[in-house]
Amino acid sequence: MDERSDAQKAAIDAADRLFYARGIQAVTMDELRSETGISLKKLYSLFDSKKAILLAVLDRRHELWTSGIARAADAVSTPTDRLLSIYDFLHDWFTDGNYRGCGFINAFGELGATVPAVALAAREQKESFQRYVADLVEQAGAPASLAPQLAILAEGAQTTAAISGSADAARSARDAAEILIDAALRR
Amino acid sequence: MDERSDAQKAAIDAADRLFYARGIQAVTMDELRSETGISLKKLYSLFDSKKAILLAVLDRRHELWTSGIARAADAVSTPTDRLLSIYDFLHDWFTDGNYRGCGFINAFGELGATVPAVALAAREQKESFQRYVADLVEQAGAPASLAPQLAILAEGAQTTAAISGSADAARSARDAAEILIDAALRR
DNA sequence: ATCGGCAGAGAACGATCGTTCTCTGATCTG
DNA sequence: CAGATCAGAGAACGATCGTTCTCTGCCGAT
Repeated sequence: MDERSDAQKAAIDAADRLFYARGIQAVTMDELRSETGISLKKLYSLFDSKKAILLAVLDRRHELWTSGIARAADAVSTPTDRLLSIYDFLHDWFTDGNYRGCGFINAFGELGATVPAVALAAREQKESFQRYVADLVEQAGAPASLAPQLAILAEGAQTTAAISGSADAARSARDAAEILIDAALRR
Repeated sequence: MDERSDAQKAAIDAADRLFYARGIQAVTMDELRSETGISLKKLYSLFDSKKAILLAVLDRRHELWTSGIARAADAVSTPTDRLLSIYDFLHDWFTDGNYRGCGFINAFGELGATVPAVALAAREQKESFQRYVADLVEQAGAPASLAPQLAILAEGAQTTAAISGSADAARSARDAAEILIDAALRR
């Protein structure tokens, strides 16, 4: 039951693309207007402010991440494979051509200190991911200490891939995760 | 043989503190003036532009990172311990109270897409770190594939600590690194 | 002592950007 | 058909910020 109108969704979509590709403050409202074909007056009737658009973008990014991870997990059957599918999902993302790091980390770095809601959104996204990993780790029967390690590998792969411009980090992270899971289960 | 004047160093110092704490575009030249006590005219005689100040800040951050990592490594004696000392260094950094993520990643997210020199500086810093890790891995007699895994753990710990606001990630990363190193040497 | 140049302080400029306002035209109502 | 309400487009406003300019006073040289 999404309360958002089609125009809102289109605006959020375009804003996400622009903010992510170039940074938030680098995108003007006028650009968002010309990109969407929605007039400024209409944009401001759909959202209170540019900040409100950004928060909607982050919400949507959170949903897309969650559903993407879940879809990758659905392709396999054991908790261990589901954990490893995270890095396959990351690999696909890194190679899609427009990858420029984790949108939450980018937003946090740019605005987290001046806009508390941005810092909060980033924290919530990361915590939600950590819970997801922790659940799978528990299902796999591995000690809880494995979960933050696997999450850190995923975070590190994202920033490494962003700055190096290569998707290799996803494979390295996956290999490392496999070793850590093995060691944890062997204990 | 540093070519920089004391005034330049003071300006870079203050700019680093402000940029890092609040984001680059959130800091005005006027604020930098009042923070340093250096007039705008003088600032613009010391640096061509705000961008030039930022690049000098990133340079200095690179030096500080390199020397900090080296100092931590000097406290121990084996290549393996030197590798692990990276995460101890990170832990100290995370707990210093003003930690807000990797300055290069923050700058990359905010300005990497619009200022190519910023993207370049970030890439160089990360590559330099990867080389450092790779050298130690080789000295430890472990396979080369271990190096990117350890680097990814360090990157992931930095972003995780930034957003969670806790230094725990450093310990998790260290534990994971220990397991990966052990496994690599056992092979 | 006077003149010339230099440096500092901050006022001013020009551009930009988020947000609001005005004007126009269309649609709906009675 | 007349009048009123609404939405769209983009001009305009007000604030901000990087950068430059002007003015003032100081210092050294003659």
